Amino acid sequence: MKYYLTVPIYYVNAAPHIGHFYTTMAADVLKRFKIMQGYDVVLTTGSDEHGQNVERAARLLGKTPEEYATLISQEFRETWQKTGLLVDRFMRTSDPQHHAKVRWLFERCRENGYIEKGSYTGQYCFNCELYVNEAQAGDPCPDCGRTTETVTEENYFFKLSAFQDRLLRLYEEQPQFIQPEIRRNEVISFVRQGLRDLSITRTSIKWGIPVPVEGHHVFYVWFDALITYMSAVEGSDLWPADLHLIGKEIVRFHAVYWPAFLMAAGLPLPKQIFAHGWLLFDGMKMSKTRGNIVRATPIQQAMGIDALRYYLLREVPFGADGNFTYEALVSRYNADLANGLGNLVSRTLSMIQQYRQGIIPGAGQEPSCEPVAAKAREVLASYPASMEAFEFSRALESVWQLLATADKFIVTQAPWTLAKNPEASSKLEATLYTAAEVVRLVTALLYPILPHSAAKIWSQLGMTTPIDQVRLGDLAWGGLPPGQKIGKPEGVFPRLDPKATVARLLDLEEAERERQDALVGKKLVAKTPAAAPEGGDRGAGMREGVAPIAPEITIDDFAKVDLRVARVLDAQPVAGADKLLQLQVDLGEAQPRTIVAGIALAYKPEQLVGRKVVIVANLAPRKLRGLVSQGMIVAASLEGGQPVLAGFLEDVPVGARLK
RNA sequence: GCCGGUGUAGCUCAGGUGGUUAGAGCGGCGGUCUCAUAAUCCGCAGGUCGUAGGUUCGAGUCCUACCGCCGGCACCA
Repeated sequence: MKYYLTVPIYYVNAAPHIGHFYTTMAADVLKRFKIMQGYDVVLTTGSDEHGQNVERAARLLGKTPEEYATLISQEFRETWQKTGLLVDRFMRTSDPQHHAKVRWLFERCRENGYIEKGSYTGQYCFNCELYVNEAQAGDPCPDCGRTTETVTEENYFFKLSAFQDRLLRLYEEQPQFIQPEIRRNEVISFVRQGLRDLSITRTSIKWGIPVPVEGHHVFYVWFDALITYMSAVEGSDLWPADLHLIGKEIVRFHAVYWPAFLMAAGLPLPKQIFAHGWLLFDGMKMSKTRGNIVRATPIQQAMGIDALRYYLLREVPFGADGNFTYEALVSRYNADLANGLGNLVSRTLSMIQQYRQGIIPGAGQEPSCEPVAAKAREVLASYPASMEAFEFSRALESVWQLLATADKFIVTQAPWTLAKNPEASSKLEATLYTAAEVVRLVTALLYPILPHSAAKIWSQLGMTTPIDQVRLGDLAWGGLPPGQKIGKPEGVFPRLDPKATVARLLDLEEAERERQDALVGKKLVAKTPAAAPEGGDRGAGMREGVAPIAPEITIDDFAKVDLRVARVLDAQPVAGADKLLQLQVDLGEAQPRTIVAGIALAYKPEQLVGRKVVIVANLAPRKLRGLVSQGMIVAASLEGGQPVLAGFLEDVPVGARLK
């Protein structure tokens, strides 16, 4: 039976980091688990290479988009290989086979009447390659906060609006289609609010897949990217996918757009979409500008990749956001892997070596061993159920309960005492067998999560069948063959010094970051700044994370803007809006003005009263939440759109004009 | 503002359909064995289960309101 699962294709705008690893590793775990259940599993990923950001990043490096994309794409592929993830197919969006598939799907949707040509005039964010329907001229992009540009384009539109009912029915009839539940609820409420048709082509971009017949149109990144899930397995009967494993930030594309595209083309839908949460670093979102991104490979160097796999799946309930810290990583490693699993293996094998010359004894009939067997049977049943439900954390917990049971058992039996008494020989043997059998079962169960360490333990136990050929259905208590000679015991998880290891991890991370920076050119590690629409390469001169300078204007243009010093007389929250404050400001006019500003998240009303601010005094009035705003307050816009009000170091009179 | 989620020991979290003294792991403290990776094992930690009401013989466990945090939507410089 086939099982086809995917992780996203990753955008070549950034080098691989732990976030990419998290998703892909989880898929690798599921793959190995499904294989143990007897499925023929295929796992795909790839690289998302099109779009203006890539075009620009390449130009800055003096490379063609193809060359640049190849470089990063290669980096991803090498990362998966280095970290031992079993990716079967890696599809690049620049692959001709993929191009053909995208055009084919487009044509099918069009033949079925779900695509038509239309024109759009409105705001466009060049950075996100996104149309912002509600925005007005000069408004910022809702995603990145950068200023949108007014554009007019003739584009192809996908009739997403036609699929509202069908999508809702899908979510209704197949509750498992989007998981976890919280994401499902979000998607449903989003679709219930009504769907707008979706522009799926762009004329402002060259680096993309050309639309059939139309030389100057290319496909919108998401129409392009999602289809890799099909093109990656072209020529096989793997479609539809059994699972798309994704991060929660791209739920909408997968749970709304993608099924709609497929419905339009009359194709089968994926069986399930599972969105996991984010990895935070010390409670903060990882971001390139903060410089707090963590990579997987340095951790692999310091403590082995299995340690990271274990930590991520044990510490963070899959689906929820979780926190990553180096301290917790090392602490988990020592407590669970070294003291727990590693030590049980070590003491068990060592006793078999000392007391029975490395030969696994017979199980015998010993009532005191029965509770251990019972616990093992229990875990044998609960573990797969947890894995099926994406509850990795719970699955691991149950295995560790069995480990604890075994440790307790050994102490109770005290084999070292039994060994001194020849009459206790059969009890000793039963004890050793029971311990070894726990090790065997635990190792097999843990193989999907700790593949490399499990393989080592497996061979130390003297098992002859390769561990990747073990099937869950064959696992049962008592399956360890007596008489088997164990291999050489070697520490699988040597204990680590917490402080020294964290320091080492930080050093290795630093080195890896430098290597990646060198690879792509330092400036490009940051999300590439938005381009000025006509002003050429103004983005090129900006430092990391800094938006590019807008197109040139004349002094006359500037003179049109009347900036004034004003004093805030009063500030009130606006009912029904999180971000708005209603301000009364004195510009030196006869009457105070009302200004509605979206700064409520950054400033409390009482912080503002009495403060001098800068106002755009001649901006056309605009209605916001029913209130007329007579002007705009000037603020620096930080990452995430957070505003910081402009002010003066010296005292300035109200009404003064800024020139 | 609407919708969803969440708030339980220092930390990470369990606690279907309400019922004896609220649990686990980690960390911390004390003790123990010696097969083992200064590991294991045993004991201890006395937490108003966010707050305030309510339903009930009885509520982390159901209801209402409020507060905090997270997310989606609306909205936005």
